[in-house]
Amino acid sequence: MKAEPAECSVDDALAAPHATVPWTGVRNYQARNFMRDTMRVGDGVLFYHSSCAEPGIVGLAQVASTPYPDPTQFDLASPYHDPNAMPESPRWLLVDVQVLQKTRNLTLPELRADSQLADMLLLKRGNRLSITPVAPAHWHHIRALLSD
DNA sequence: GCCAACGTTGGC
DNA sequence: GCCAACGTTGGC
Repeated sequence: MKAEPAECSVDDALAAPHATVPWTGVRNYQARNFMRDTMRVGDGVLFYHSSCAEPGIVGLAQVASTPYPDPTQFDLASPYHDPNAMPESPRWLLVDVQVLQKTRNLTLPELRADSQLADMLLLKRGNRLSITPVAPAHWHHIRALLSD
Protein backbone atom coordinates (compact mmCIF):
# COMPACT_ATOMS: atom_id res chain seq x y z
CA MET A 1 0.00 0.00 0.00
CA LYS A 2 1.48 3.31 -1.12
CA ALA A 3 1.48 6.41 1.00
CA GLU A 4 3.07 9.74 0.29
CA PRO A 5 5.28 10.46 3.28
CA ALA A 6 4.43 14.15 3.03
CA GLU A 7 0.88 13.12 3.76
CA CYS A 8 1.18 10.05 5.98
CA SER A 9 4.63 8.60 6.52
CA VAL A 10 5.31 5.36 8.36
CA ASP A 11 6.42 7.52 11.29
CA ASP A 12 3.14 9.42 11.19
CA ALA A 13 1.27 6.13 11.26
CA LEU A 14 3.39 4.83 14.15
CA ALA A 15 2.64 7.98 16.10
CA ALA A 16 -1.13 7.53 15.69
CA PRO A 17 -3.18 5.80 18.40
CA HIS A 18 -2.55 2.05 18.20
CA ALA A 19 -0.18 2.83 15.30
CA THR A 20 -3.33 2.67 13.19
CA VAL A 21 -4.49 5.00 10.43
CA PRO A 22 -7.52 4.99 8.14
CA TRP A 23 -6.29 4.57 4.56
CA THR A 24 -8.06 7.65 3.25
CA GLY A 25 -7.98 9.12 -0.21
CA VAL A 26 -8.05 6.08 -2.48
CA ARG A 27 -9.96 7.24 -5.56
CA ASN A 28 -9.32 4.41 -7.94
CA TYR A 29 -11.87 1.66 -8.32
CA GLN A 30 -9.39 -1.19 -8.62
CA ALA A 31 -7.56 -0.11 -5.48
CA ARG A 32 -10.85 0.37 -3.69
CA ASN A 33 -11.97 -3.09 -4.71
CA PHE A 34 -8.86 -4.66 -3.22
CA MET A 35 -9.82 -3.12 0.12
CA ARG A 36 -13.47 -3.96 -0.27
CA ASP A 37 -13.27 -7.48 -1.63
CA THR A 38 -9.87 -9.01 -1.05
CA MET A 39 -8.43 -7.79 2.22
CA ARG A 40 -9.14 -9.44 5.55
CA VAL A 41 -8.36 -8.23 9.04
CA GLY A 42 -4.87 -9.43 9.91
CA ASP A 43 -3.62 -9.61 6.33
CA GLY A 44 -0.02 -8.47 5.98
CA VAL A 45 0.74 -5.11 4.35
CA LEU A 46 3.94 -3.65 2.97
CA PHE A 47 3.97 0.07 3.75
CA TYR A 48 5.47 1.85 0.75
CA HIS A 49 6.56 5.48 0.44
CA SER A 50 5.83 7.00 -2.96
CA SER A 51 6.28 10.41 -4.57
CA CYS A 52 9.31 11.20 -2.46
CA ALA A 53 13.10 11.33 -2.61
CA GLU A 54 13.63 7.64 -1.83
CA PRO A 55 10.61 5.54 -2.72
CA GLY A 56 10.58 2.11 -1.12
CA ILE A 57 9.15 -0.27 1.44
CA VAL A 58 9.56 1.24 4.88
CA GLY A 59 7.41 -0.82 7.19
CA LEU A 60 5.38 -3.92 7.90
CA ALA A 61 1.74 -3.48 8.72
CA GLN A 62 -1.55 -5.32 8.79
CA VAL A 63 -5.14 -4.74 7.82
CA ALA A 64 -6.84 -3.61 11.00
CA SER A 65 -10.51 -3.24 10.06
CA THR A 66 -13.16 -4.40 7.70
CA PRO A 67 -13.95 -1.92 4.90
CA TYR A 68 -16.02 1.15 5.71
CA PRO A 69 -16.84 4.44 3.94
CA ASP A 70 -13.97 6.89 3.56
CA PRO A 71 -15.21 9.97 5.44
CA THR A 72 -13.12 12.33 3.32
CA GLN A 73 -15.42 11.78 0.32
CA PHE A 74 -18.13 13.75 2.17
CA ASP A 75 -15.80 16.42 3.56
CA LEU A 76 -16.11 19.64 1.58
CA ALA A 77 -12.78 20.83 2.97
CA SER A 78 -10.91 17.70 1.95
CA PRO A 79 -8.91 17.43 -1.26
CA TYR A 80 -10.51 13.99 -1.50
CA HIS A 81 -14.03 15.35 -1.44
CA ASP A 82 -16.20 13.68 -4.07
CA PRO A 83 -19.27 15.70 -5.01
CA ASN A 84 -20.83 12.61 -6.54
CA ALA A 85 -20.61 10.53 -3.38
CA MET A 86 -23.78 10.37 -1.31
CA PRO A 87 -23.82 9.36 2.35
CA GLU A 88 -26.55 6.82 1.65
CA SER A 89 -24.47 5.29 -1.14
CA PRO A 90 -20.77 5.82 -0.42
CA ARG A 91 -18.54 5.46 -3.43
CA TRP A 92 -15.22 5.15 -1.62
CA LEU A 93 -14.25 2.69 1.05
CA LEU A 94 -11.15 2.20 3.12
CA VAL A 95 -9.64 -0.06 5.72
CA ASP A 96 -7.60 0.82 8.78
CA VAL A 97 -3.93 -0.08 8.59
CA GLN A 98 -1.84 -0.81 11.66
CA VAL A 99 1.93 -0.48 11.43
CA LEU A 100 3.61 -3.40 13.19
CA GLN A 101 7.21 -2.54 12.55
CA LYS A 102 9.22 0.17 10.86
CA THR A 103 11.91 -1.33 8.66
CA ARG A 104 14.89 0.00 6.81
CA ASN A 105 13.98 1.54 3.48
CA LEU A 106 14.02 -1.29 0.98
CA THR A 107 14.32 1.11 -1.91
CA LEU A 108 12.72 0.96 -5.30
CA PRO A 109 16.10 0.51 -7.04
CA GLU A 110 16.83 -2.45 -4.73
CA LEU A 111 13.45 -3.94 -5.49
CA ARG A 112 13.98 -3.48 -9.21
CA ALA A 113 17.41 -5.07 -9.07
CA ASP A 114 16.07 -8.23 -7.44
CA SER A 115 15.36 -10.89 -10.04
CA GLN A 116 13.03 -12.72 -7.66
CA LEU A 117 10.74 -9.69 -7.67
CA ALA A 118 10.79 -9.13 -11.41
CA ASP A 119 7.08 -9.83 -11.84
CA MET A 120 5.90 -8.07 -8.72
CA LEU A 121 2.84 -5.97 -9.60
CA LEU A 122 4.18 -2.97 -7.74
CA LEU A 123 7.15 -2.91 -10.10
CA LYS A 124 5.26 -3.47 -13.32
CA ARG A 125 5.87 -0.89 -15.96
CA GLY A 126 3.25 1.80 -15.87
CA ASN A 127 1.69 0.62 -12.66
CA ARG A 128 -0.09 3.50 -10.99
CA LEU A 129 -2.22 1.54 -8.57
CA SER A 130 -1.73 2.71 -5.01
CA ILE A 131 -2.71 -0.73 -3.71
CA THR A 132 -1.52 -3.98 -5.26
CA PRO A 133 -1.72 -7.55 -4.01
CA VAL A 134 1.59 -9.18 -3.07
CA ALA A 135 2.20 -12.79 -4.11
CA PRO A 136 3.16 -15.10 -1.23
CA ALA A 137 6.57 -15.80 -2.74
CA HIS A 138 7.27 -12.09 -3.03
CA TRP A 139 6.03 -11.51 0.49
CA HIS A 140 8.34 -14.14 1.94
CA HIS A 141 11.30 -12.94 -0.08
CA ILE A 142 10.80 -9.35 1.04
CA ARG A 143 10.39 -10.44 4.65
CA ALA A 144 13.71 -12.24 4.37
CA LEU A 145 15.39 -9.19 2.83
CA LEU A 146 14.11 -7.03 5.66
CA SER A 147 15.19 -9.36 8.44
CA ASP A 148 18.89 -9.26 7.53
C1' DG B 1 9.65 20.18 -14.58
C1' DC B 2 9.23 16.31 -17.72
C1' DC B 3 6.80 12.66 -19.47
C1' DA B 4 5.11 7.73 -19.93
C1' DA B 5 1.31 5.29 -18.71
C1' DC B 6 -3.09 4.84 -17.58
C1' DG B 7 -7.91 6.12 -15.86
C1' DT B 8 -11.91 9.01 -16.49
C1' DT B 9 -15.02 12.01 -18.85
C1' DG B 10 -18.21 13.28 -22.11
C1' DG B 11 -19.67 14.14 -26.91
C1' DC B 12 -21.33 11.57 -30.55
C1' DG C 1 -19.99 1.67 -27.31
C1' DC C 2 -16.21 4.43 -29.28
C1' DC C 3 -12.54 7.37 -28.58
C1' DA C 4 -10.29 11.98 -28.17
C1' DA C 5 -9.26 15.03 -24.67
C1' DC C 6 -7.98 15.63 -20.35
C1' DG C 7 -6.32 14.66 -15.59
C1' DT C 8 -3.44 12.00 -12.44
C1' DT C 9 0.31 9.15 -10.85
C1' DG C 10 4.82 8.72 -9.79
C1' DG C 11 9.62 7.99 -11.02
C1' DC C 12 13.33 10.54 -12.65
